[in-house]
Amino acid sequence: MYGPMVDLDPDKVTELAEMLSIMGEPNRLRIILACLETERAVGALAVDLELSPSLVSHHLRLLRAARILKGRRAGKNVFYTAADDHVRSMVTDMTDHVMEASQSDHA
Amino acid sequence: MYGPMVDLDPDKVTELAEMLSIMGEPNRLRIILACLETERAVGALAVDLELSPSLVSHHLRLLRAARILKGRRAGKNVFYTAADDHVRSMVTDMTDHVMEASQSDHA
DNA sequence: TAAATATATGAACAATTGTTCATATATAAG
DNA sequence: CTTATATATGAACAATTGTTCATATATTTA
Repeated sequence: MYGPMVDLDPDKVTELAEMLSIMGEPNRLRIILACLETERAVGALAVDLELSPSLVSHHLRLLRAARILKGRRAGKNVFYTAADDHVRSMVTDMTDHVMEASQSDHA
Repeated sequence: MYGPMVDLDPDKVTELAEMLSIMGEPNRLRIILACLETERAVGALAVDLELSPSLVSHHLRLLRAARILKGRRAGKNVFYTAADDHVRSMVTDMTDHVMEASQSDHA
């Protein structure tokens, strides 16, 4: 048995939905995972994920706005990483869950 | 410091992205939360969430396909709830995170 | 200052997706 | 068997969203 009931206030539901839908886009999720534990420059992300720098930048703008990632400029580069440890642990929890799920996959 | 690196295999990334984008639609998230801990019939969900039964049913089909919710027919009704405890704990973790986030909101 | 590199932005386009409406199926009751 | 209620489904439409391309801004180096 888990908690007695899930009664999250409407604003929080909206907030969570926004965060999930932003994280739910495959390229964005790959960007998040790529710079979750280490800082990554825009260009490096583009090369590694085989996406155009423009597309990466557009996605990064959303991720920044949602306070999922943060950017730090160093010369001509801007390095991105998780906005805070809270985001890091939330994403880590999710990846843990998908890995667990595949273990006990009785399908 | 969290884990040393996030290197989730591509299939798992796709799987996680799908799950997140399905959960990220506001009405679907409300449906999930409404029947996470307790079974709810389609009609009851429609009334409570102020959505048409048809729309609820369409969303439920996706949630079923993604193995997030499962349905059980009892007479004319079909009762939905979380597909398993794994889903329940994953969603609970997420709601916990948004609640924590608002506490330490230094914005 | 001019050229080169890295990133960001806006508009246009393409693709996906949420919603509605009409209709179909399932179960129960008259 | 017919009617009523609950849920599901398919097609059409509307809205949102991901991507591309051209261009702008920022920073460094010649």
